[in-house]
Amino acid sequence: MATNKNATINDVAAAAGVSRATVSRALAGYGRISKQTVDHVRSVADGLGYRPNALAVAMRAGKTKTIGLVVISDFTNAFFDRATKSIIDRAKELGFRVLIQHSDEDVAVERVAVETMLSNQVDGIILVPASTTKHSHLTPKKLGGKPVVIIDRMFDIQRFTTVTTGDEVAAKEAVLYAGERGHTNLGFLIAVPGIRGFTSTQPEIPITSVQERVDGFELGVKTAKAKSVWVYSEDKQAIAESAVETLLDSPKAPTIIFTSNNDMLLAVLKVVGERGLTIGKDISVVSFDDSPWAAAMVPGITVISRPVEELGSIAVTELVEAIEGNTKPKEIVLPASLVIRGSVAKLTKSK
Amino acid sequence: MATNKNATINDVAAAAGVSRATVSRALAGYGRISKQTVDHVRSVADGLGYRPNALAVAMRAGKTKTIGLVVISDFTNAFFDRATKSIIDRAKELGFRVLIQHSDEDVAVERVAVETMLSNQVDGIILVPASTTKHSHLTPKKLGGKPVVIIDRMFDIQRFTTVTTGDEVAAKEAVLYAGERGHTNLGFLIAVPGIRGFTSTQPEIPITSVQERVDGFELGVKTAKAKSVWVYSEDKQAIAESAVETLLDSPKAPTIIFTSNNDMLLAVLKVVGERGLTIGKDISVVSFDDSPWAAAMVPGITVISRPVEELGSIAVTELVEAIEGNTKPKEIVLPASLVIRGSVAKLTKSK
DNA sequence: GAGAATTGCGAGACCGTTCTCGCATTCCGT
DNA sequence: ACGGAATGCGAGAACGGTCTCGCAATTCTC
Repeated sequence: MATNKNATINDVAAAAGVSRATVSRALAGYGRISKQTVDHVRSVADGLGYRPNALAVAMRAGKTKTIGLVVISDFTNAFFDRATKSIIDRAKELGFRVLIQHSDEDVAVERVAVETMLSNQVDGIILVPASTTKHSHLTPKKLGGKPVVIIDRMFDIQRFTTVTTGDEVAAKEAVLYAGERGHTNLGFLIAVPGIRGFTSTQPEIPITSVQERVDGFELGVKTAKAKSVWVYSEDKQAIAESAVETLLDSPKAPTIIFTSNNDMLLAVLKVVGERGLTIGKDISVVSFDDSPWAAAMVPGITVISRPVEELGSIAVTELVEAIEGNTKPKEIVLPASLVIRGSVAKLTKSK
Repeated sequence: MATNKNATINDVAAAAGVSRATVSRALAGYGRISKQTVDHVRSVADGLGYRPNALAVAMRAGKTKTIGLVVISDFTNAFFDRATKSIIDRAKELGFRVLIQHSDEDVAVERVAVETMLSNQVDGIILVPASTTKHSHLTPKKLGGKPVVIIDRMFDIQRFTTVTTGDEVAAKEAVLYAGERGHTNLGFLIAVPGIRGFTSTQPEIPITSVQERVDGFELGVKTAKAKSVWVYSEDKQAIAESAVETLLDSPKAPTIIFTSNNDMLLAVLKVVGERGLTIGKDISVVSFDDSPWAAAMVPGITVISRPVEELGSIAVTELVEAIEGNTKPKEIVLPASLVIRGSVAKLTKSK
């Protein structure tokens, strides 16, 4: 005749012959209470399999020990999977749970995701903004004073703590490295969300992190006094592949291709492979973001690696700090670094 | 002088000059209420940016519209990232939120994860069990009658609805395909959680899905009357690589290697590449689980692809059905299929 | 041994909703 | 014009906890 509902504090109180208040004291271990009562209540509670209702606790306490995470993309993206994992783990360490929603790069979806989180009374939010300029749903009033930490990208306002990586510096470094290896004709494949197809004239880039990469690449090109070809592509495998084709077929064909993310890298690998070219010999590649498969390939892909786990972990730490005390917004920039493997050929003067 | 807290129903009631009950009726649209009052309350509520407290609603209603997801692994695993994404998306469609916890293949962690979910009053749980035999934390009593759907693996009890893939059939099919292509010396690299290092004698396999794959492979070997070499490895890159070395160096060196998951495939790629062998020519490979990079490589890797998104989506659908009505446990098996690319060489008799 | 201090515990308010019940008021029919 | 039905709304309980307050019983102090 086991009941199908979990025991409540009232059940425990009744079974132990004490009041709710006493049960609460016994289990939470505060206030004035005798040791015997504590033991007694504990054993009764265990017997009933009592577990406090987190909802009721949260309501009373006015906080849920939950943080909301709004990411733009699915986990198939090599950045967000790692970030999500590290955020969940760090949150767990600090006694917080994580509620996840995807915005799919759409501000409207992001808006309702944020509202869902707020209505679920999250104590704070970690957000990868879908847009640099649209943030009317993130006014202090709408947020009810709940803190927000922005990761990966930035806003054009500085109301929130941001945690990003120094992509510009690293992008430049990568280009200079290619220069040292003798490359003077450089190709760039940049993924730009929101555009259709691909183009060689620079479109509006709605994401600061991508803009940073472009800036860094350009800086490198200028410093190295190299020639460059650029293609900006929609973030879709088939289209990116066509973009790579045009890059390879351009008059001043590049000896190396820099890609702004992993998906673009895959497009390069595909096309280059189909043409029978060998990476690190016939053609060179450098990509943003490391991944297990980029490391396992032979030759390994030289990548600009961002400290993703650290980024996620710091974001949580900062958010929890903001939840618990009052802190001012900070701008935290983590260094990205070039991981040299074998995908950049050393060119002799001959070519 | 904006308040820093979100407006409650009391604030709306006061501002609109009506009772809480009337606000609730107006906003939820039930009961007897005049149209004017509805409009009035609505506009007042909008003005205050009122959003119902989901916690309070859940407490009152006795359900949270939240499902718990306990997966064993991080998202870097090619299966779980896709499964998680599809689960979140399907849940959203059905009006549910998702709370995620990782068990890291550890039953003790799984136990507390489940308890956390229950204490957060999730309406149901989707679980990838860390063990086939340990489920004492999943008795109907402990679950408080909350439904559970098991995915990817199975238990040795049939109390829950399970959604898995037919790995045995697909594994056999893959081996037979290799046979058709002329392979008679087959190598197998199986990842077994819980063991240390690697071994060529079959250890205890605690996971039904892995066991199924092994069974399917064995069946194929028997049917094709082929020779086979087996290595069972800890799920760690470096160790898997050593395992591949021994596989390649074994007396009856295989012309093809079957791997039980993506991580093992990476180890094969690494070692094979370092030895200067070409996939699909000098050595062949078939792996479980498809991934973007397996498809983008040249040659593409022939894989046994599981309908992961469908699996996640069905799991949610079944769970929600169980939450809303009473349903009996089912066993749902989705077919896995061989995706033929270019990683299996066609062997002539000569070799 | 009497008053003060301490101890142990219960009563009840409160968090933000929903929903039942019942009370006015208006509407209708005859 | 009067009784009953319909309409619109408010009072208050309930969900499951926490926590303050106060009261009774015990212990301490001199």
